[in-house]
Amino acid sequence: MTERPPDPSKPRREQILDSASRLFSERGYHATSMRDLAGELGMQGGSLYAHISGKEELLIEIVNQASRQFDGALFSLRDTPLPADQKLREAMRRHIQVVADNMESATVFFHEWKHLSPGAYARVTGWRDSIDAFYRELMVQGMKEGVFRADLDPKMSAYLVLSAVNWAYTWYRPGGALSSRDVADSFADMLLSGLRNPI
Amino acid sequence: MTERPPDPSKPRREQILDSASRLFSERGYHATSMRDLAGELGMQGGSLYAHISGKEELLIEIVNQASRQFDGALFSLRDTPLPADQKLREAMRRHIQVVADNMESATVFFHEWKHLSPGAYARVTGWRDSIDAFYRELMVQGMKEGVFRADLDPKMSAYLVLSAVNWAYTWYRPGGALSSRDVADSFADMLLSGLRNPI
DNA sequence: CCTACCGATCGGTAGG
DNA sequence: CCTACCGATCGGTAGG
Repeated sequence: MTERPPDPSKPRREQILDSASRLFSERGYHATSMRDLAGELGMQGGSLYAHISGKEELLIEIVNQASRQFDGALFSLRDTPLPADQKLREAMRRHIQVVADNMESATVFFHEWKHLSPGAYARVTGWRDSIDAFYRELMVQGMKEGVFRADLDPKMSAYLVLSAVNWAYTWYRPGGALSSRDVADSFADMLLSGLRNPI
Repeated sequence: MTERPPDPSKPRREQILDSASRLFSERGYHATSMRDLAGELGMQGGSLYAHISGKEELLIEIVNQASRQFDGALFSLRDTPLPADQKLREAMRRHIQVVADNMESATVFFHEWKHLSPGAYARVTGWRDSIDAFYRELMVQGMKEGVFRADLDPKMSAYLVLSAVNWAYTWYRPGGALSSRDVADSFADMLLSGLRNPI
């Protein structure tokens, strides 16, 4: 699809990971051959193995990088003394920013993690659970504070928020009219206040 | 993952499509070999080609079936004389029901449509645009009626609704405690009224 | 629907 | 980082 030469200021290994993110996100992990990847970098297929141990290492690295980005963005918020509605807005801003700034690895993360071998697979499901837990606890906090409706189901409201922030990887276009913050604030406004006219 | 023998009451071709939906959704299109698929049906790899013309035909068929299900569920609502909030709730019920009743083909639809060849690819993007348009028009209708807030952005509110109903393919478990209608009503309640405590 | 096979391509390695 | 190669597997076909 998009031509994009490797960034010459980066170490070879990072160039490989960048190209792999792009190809895996566009074509999928299994539909990308090591020769395709090498071709992007002006190498022969076998030469890649001077820098990496194998194809799956690339997938693991991309998925782990994405996980760490989400972790880093969200978990520092856990103990921040903000009212739950403001904390939710801030979490959504950060979450969508990670997606928007890493569209390719986010796409790989959401689509290809099932192809990981058992160890890496288990780490991803554990990570997913911890993100779920973060949003559920946030909902519970808000209900206790009286900021959120008392009749909410924390599980369902967390799913709703996660749907909004995660699904962005399918439609958001970096460099377009909307910044990731615009998107997050728009979604947060609608989620907090509702679509229905209160009048 | 899950063992599941073919349904002997169905024609062979439908058995093949059922097994393909399951394997493509679990392992991905490119990671599923025709021999894997044949093995599920107790056949040899080459025998599949007595029933189908090729691997891509299976993907096209699965994706088209999913598209038709969404179309059939939603477009009859277009000219139904319901207030926009009720229409939105009903659209979400139907949309999530299609996802819930077709988890496997919905997963294939969302993950593998990029691997279609140009003709089928273009049909899918066209279909996606028409679903987007459906929800945007619904939002505009509701704003005109005064049922929805006047300051909404139809595009963003349509994305928010689509996020909720589509993302369900990643977490919903048919046969669990929640029916697809429970999910849709819970999401519709939260989206219409908001998470924030109005008191 | 099976057997036997086709050319192409896969991920990865040896040796330089 | 290249050349040359490995065994394995791919989607698909011919002939029965």
